[in-house]
Amino acid sequence: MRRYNPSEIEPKWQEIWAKDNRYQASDFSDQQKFYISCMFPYPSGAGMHVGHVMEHSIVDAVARFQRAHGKNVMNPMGWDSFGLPAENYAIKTGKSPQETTATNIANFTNQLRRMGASIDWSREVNTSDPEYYKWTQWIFTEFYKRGLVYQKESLQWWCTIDKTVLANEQVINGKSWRHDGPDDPLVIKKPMKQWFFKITEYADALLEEIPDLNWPEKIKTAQTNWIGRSEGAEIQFTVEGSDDMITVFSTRPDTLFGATFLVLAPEHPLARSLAQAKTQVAVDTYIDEAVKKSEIERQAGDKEKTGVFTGSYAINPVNGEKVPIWIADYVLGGYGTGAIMAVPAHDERDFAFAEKYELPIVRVIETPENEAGTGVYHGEGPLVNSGQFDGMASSSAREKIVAWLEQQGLGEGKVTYKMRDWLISRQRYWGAPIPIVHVKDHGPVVIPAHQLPVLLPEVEDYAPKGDGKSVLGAEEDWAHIWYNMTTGASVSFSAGKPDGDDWHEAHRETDTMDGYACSSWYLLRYADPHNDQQAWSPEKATYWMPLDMYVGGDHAVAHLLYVRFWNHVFYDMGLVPTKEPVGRLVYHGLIGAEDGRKMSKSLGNVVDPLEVIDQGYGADALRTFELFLGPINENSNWSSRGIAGVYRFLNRVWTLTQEYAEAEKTDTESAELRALTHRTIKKVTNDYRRLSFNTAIASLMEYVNELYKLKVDGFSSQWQQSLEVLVQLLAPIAPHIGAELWQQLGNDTSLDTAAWPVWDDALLVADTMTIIVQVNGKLRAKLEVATDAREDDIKTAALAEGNVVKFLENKQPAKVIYIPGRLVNIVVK
RNA sequence: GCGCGGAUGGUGGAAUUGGUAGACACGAGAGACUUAAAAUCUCUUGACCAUUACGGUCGUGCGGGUUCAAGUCCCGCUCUGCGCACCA
Repeated sequence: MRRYNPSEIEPKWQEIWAKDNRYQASDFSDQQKFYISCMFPYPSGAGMHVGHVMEHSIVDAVARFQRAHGKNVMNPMGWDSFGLPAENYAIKTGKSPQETTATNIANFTNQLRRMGASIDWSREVNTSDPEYYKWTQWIFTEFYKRGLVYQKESLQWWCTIDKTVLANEQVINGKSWRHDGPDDPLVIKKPMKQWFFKITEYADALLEEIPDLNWPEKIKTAQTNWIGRSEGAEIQFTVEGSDDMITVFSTRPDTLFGATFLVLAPEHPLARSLAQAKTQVAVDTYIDEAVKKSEIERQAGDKEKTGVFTGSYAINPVNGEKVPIWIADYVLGGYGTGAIMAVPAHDERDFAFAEKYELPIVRVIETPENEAGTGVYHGEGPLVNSGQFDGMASSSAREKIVAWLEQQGLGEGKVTYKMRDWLISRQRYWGAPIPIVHVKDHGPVVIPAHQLPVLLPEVEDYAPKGDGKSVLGAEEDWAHIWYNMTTGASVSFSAGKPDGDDWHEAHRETDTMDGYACSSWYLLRYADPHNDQQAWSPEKATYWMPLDMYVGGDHAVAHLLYVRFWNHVFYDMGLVPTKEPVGRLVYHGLIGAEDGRKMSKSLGNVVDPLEVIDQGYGADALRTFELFLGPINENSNWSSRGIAGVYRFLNRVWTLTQEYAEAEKTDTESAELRALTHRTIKKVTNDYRRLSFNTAIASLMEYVNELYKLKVDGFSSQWQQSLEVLVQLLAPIAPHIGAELWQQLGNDTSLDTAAWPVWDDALLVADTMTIIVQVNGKLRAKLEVATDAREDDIKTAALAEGNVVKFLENKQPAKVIYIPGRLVNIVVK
């Protein structure tokens, strides 16, 4: 008898699958399409650990399950390869990101192949490949033409030692990641010109589609909160003794009479100029300090509010009251108008501020008795101290006061969003260059499509030069050019001005695009990965999109909002069939290390999947184990012991099949085995459908345990089908042993083309059924009755059971409840 | 603080619509095979009381409730994971 040896059969089948390009999806096939993808990985130097394997196990199980149902399955793979780690590694070692990325991709590819993943490798995409980022740049130019890209001054983290811009993730506790010692200075905010995508223009459109998405509620709520739509009003306050106006945003214009002071964010344009001679120094100091502080510092800690009085006053438009204007960093510069009217009686934050600085508090909404004494009431109620609006319910006063303001030209109804526009400029080398040239005397010009890609030049030194630009700024030959305004052509400045009037001196944009830009459209590129005329053909996108299943465990908001945003724009451009790119989103939990902590290189608790495979367990056991750990949407921990259990199970499957092959078969029928087989098909198929892999595996284990018991009766003619079913049901999770045993059972054609087994409900019904007998809801006996037994007979039998009689204690049952096929409950009082 | 989950044996977990709580597995214990070990196979394994039983009592984070029947539904808590976090 051959022994189960994964290290022999797994490479064999992996080679067969690779050789005949078995898992290539065909465009426009008549079969129903099924497009599934994981969130493509960043190919890090560390490779995949066993935590990542779960995601691919899910995707592959679903892909194989759908293929067995006759679907035209596309299961592609790609690399989100632009990013900071490769660049940091280059700064440290001098090895080019191009080189390390290629090495890492080769490593990931090998890991996936050795897992037996049924990937269509012909569709592989790589965001740092010019053939790919050419189209990322093209999309930028299209967005630019549609007015969805703009440039604005924005504050950036700036390291005063290295004289360079820092990304958010490089700022640690307010200091540069390279200078975070106790004596090192804090990073500062420096205003720089940055490029933005106008995602706020799609805020409502994105919000509108959320309820209809077949996504986890958790993610839907997170996105809704992130977009953070709030309805309110902008209200104008005149500054006393000046022409300046301060516009505030409030969701509670009904509390306008209670606005006893104004607060401006330190970043507000009028903040400094409102200071009077006496307050100028204090105001300037406060603003300087506030701007210097990191967001973390401003938000963390005890949240003790600080602020400074400007010395100026504004006029409350509704009652003409003079209210002081303050500056405080609890008001955010980037939200609303960067200024608020403070209503301390009805807002906790304003209340805390008013208490600290002894500012007046005026109650304008009647507080219900049960809320009295708590200080701040932010609920609804009738208005008081509000002139002509007294007595009116706050909700209707809201509309009335806005109408009055609009009539007076002092304000208007307004919707605001928490979501800001998407800042995409990165002062980094390893990203897609922004396809813009800054032409002398003309300003920024977008490069025409036929001149793309703007190639990322190879450089010698990856360390930033301290000019606030990426290292591309130092590439004089690349950045400083003569640019032809008609054709979009360019030549290096040092080559001298070409003939003709259209040539202008220009500098290339040296910032690169946020990596999230590159990952916002790769799902479309999979549909048409080798197109050199278009980013993708709309026909192919129409066939494949939307994605049927998107599997990931990260990026609740950022990436998942950006793909939606881009796809909405593509829809408006007529390039995709639906507004939403992702039909069903499957969000899985993460696998931690055996010690319960996060698996990470620095903690030294990373488990390499190849190591597990090479220990002799094989890829099938690894995959099976990870799916057996628990429900996929919950977190779990790796267990080096647990894998032995599923290996034992696969071994039992193998051994059983070998024994069958070598044994004498009998001609007898076996209704019992047939019923068991059909029950298992139904259970496992339904479990696959609801992605309940752990219970599917448990059912298969149960099935095998039963088969072991039944084999002592010899191998009847039913066994061939029962074993084929076992192999087929197991194959999506453990494809190598599946393919091997399928062949050994005498099948000449591939398991990949075999139809999924179908159960027959008529064969599920056994001759007898077990009826639970309860007395007052407690289990007292079990009855084995014929399936077609009559209700009355079952009740009579139940009442006659010895144990039941004992518990009835000679009393008459008040009620006998029968739940068909399940139980009898006898109620006694 | 707000939002969304979760809490079931020594452990991971099962119970899909309110209907046998603990499937399946890990670990542990016992036995078979073996010179021995590993591997494999078989049995036991929620706690407690009994062992005369296909026996009883308790038991799904805590306190109440609805129901013939609650892990599941309702009300009020505790703990915990995650996301957002001064968004006016």
